[in-house]
Amino acid sequence: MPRGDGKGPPWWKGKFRGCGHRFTIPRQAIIETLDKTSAHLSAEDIYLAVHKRYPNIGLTTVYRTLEVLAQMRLIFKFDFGDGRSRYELAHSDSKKEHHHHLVCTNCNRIIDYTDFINKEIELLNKTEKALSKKFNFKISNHLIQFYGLCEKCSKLTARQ
Amino acid sequence: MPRGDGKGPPWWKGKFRGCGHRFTIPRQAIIETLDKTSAHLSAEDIYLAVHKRYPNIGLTTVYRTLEVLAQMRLIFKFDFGDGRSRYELAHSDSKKEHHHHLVCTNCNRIIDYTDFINKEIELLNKTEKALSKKFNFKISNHLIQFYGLCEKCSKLTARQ
DNA sequence: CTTGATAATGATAATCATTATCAATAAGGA
DNA sequence: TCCTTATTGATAATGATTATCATTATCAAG
Repeated sequence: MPRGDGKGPPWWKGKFRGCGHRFTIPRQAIIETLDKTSAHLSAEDIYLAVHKRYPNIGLTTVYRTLEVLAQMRLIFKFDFGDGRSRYELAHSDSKKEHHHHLVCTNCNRIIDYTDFINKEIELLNKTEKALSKKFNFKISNHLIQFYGLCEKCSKLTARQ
Repeated sequence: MPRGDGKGPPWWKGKFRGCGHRFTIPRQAIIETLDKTSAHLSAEDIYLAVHKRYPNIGLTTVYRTLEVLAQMRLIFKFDFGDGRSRYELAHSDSKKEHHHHLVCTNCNRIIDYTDFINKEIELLNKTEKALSKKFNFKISNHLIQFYGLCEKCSKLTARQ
C-alpha cells in the first residue's frame, strides 16, 4: 500500500485515473497543500500556498480542482459563515480521524473535536436510515457544527 | 398573551422595544412574510414577497432587517449550499416545532424533519456541555443537516 | 518515442449575493 | 407637536465564485 513518502507515486494518483481524470501538477500541488495542513483553508489560502512553489497556477484552476476533488469525495467543502468556503482533505490516510467542528462566531476560529464523535455518528447513522426510508432520500453526507464564542472572544465580549 | 390574530399588536412588537429597536413597517412586513410561510426564503424571496404590498421597501432594508432579527434570535439563518442564505422564523409561536433539514444536493429541495429530533437534541445538549467545558467555548447554537438526493432526483440520476 | 484527441489550464471578464455610503425620512420619548 | 436619532432606500462598491476561450499538457495508441 503506497504511502506519501516521497518515493512512489502518491496514493491519490490511482484515484484520479480511476475516475477518468488526468493527474496534473496543479492537482498534485493542491492536494499536497491540503495534506500538509490541519488548517481549514479557503480557495485563496490554497492558491497562495501553491503559488509559492508554482507561481503560474491560477486561482481559477484552484477552484476547478477543488470542485473535482469534492466530487470525487477526496475533500470536504465547509461553510463556516465567513463568506468563503473552506476545504479539508477527507482521508489524510496518515492523519486526522473523522471529526466535527466548533465555530467561533466572533473570530471565526475553528476547533476540530472528536469527543462524542462515535455517539454522534451512531445516532446519525440511525437517523439517516430512518429518514432515507421515510422520505425516499438517498443520503450521502451529514453535517454537525456548534457555534459560539471561543475562550478569547467570550472574555473580550464579557469585558466589552 | 397576545397572538397574531390581526387585532392587538403582534407578539413580536414587544421584543423590538425590549432590545431598543424601533418597530417599523418594513420590519413588520418582513416578519409577517416569514411567519406566513413554511418555505425557506432567501433575502430576495422575502424582498419580492414584501414588495407586492410595500413596493418601496428596498432589498437593502431586507438584508439589514434580517441581520437584526438574527441577532435578536427571532430568526435562523441557514446555508444550504446554493450560494444564498435562507431564513426561517425561530419560534412561530403558532406553528412549527424545532426541526432539522434534509437537503437535496441536486434540486436544492429542503425537507424539514422532526423524527429523532429529541434524541438528536439530547445528544447535542450532552455534547455541548462537554465541549463547552473542555474548550472553554460558549456554545450558543448548533447545526445538523443531511445531504443527498431527493426521491425525484435520485430517480433522474439513476435513469441517466 | 512520437502523435493526436481532448482534458486541463490560465488570463480575463462576467455574475451575483451581500455590504458600505449618505442624504432623506420617520419612530417615539419629551 | 417637536426633536433626537434610528431607520430607510438609491446607488455604488465589494468580493467570492463562475463562464469564456484560446493555449497547453496528459496519456493512450500506434
